[in-house]
Amino acid sequence: MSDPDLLFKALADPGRRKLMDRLHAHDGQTLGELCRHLDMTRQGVTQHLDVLEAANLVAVQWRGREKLHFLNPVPLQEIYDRWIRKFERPRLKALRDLKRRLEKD
Amino acid sequence: MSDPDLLFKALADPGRRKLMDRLHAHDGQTLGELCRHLDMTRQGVTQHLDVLEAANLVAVQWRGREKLHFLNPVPLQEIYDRWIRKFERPRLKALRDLKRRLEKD
DNA sequence: TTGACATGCAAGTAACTGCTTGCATATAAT
DNA sequence: ATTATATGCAAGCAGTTACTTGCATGTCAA
Repeated sequence: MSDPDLLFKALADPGRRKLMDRLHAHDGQTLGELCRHLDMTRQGVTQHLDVLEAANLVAVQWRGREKLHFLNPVPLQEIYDRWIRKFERPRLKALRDLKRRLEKD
Repeated sequence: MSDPDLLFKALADPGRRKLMDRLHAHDGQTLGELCRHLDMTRQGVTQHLDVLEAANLVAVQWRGREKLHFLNPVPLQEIYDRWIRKFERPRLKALRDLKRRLEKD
């Protein structure tokens, strides 16, 4: 199971989300390929990719001198299952709580 | 539509996520109630709640001198719909991409 | 009206983040 | 072998963040 803090932190940056979008559009790109389309230094991209990798959102595979990057969607699913979904259902309960609260007046 | 950056940034902090958990357990708590169970200064909690409110994850209602806090699960659903779900499906496509890439050798 | 209570506002600080620059290493191509 | 390419590593720096402390404001209750 991935560390939820690493995960949320990784998703918190728009540059990293864009990076994931580009990998989603075309998985398995090298660092250079990814840099070519982003308005950022290579080192900047590297650092973002490191964060994504630490969060287990991106997996890496070396081919010669090239580093291929692959998306791993599993942690996103985990976020949904363990975090987002539970905030979906209780709308009815929330309304009950609200009603109870307001009736205190 | 909520600003996705505010949203992800708001979720990036474990203290804020805990705060949302407590509101999920019991919606409509006052600032004081929330502070009582968190290991943080009142001002710290206030600032976190401000971030959550800016992200539209928490709504506020005043009752006299008390400030009631209510969870708004809608932005979470938006994150799922617009961001997480699209990374679910393409596992097959990702595998095809991977296969194609590796066959370059 | 006075005192207690719930919260707001503002400034200061330490840690973290994102980004850049410069140099180093390893693989491929000629 | 030499040169070009793909990437790594490390230090520095500005902006942001989370947190604290001190004081101010507004509401309720006796």
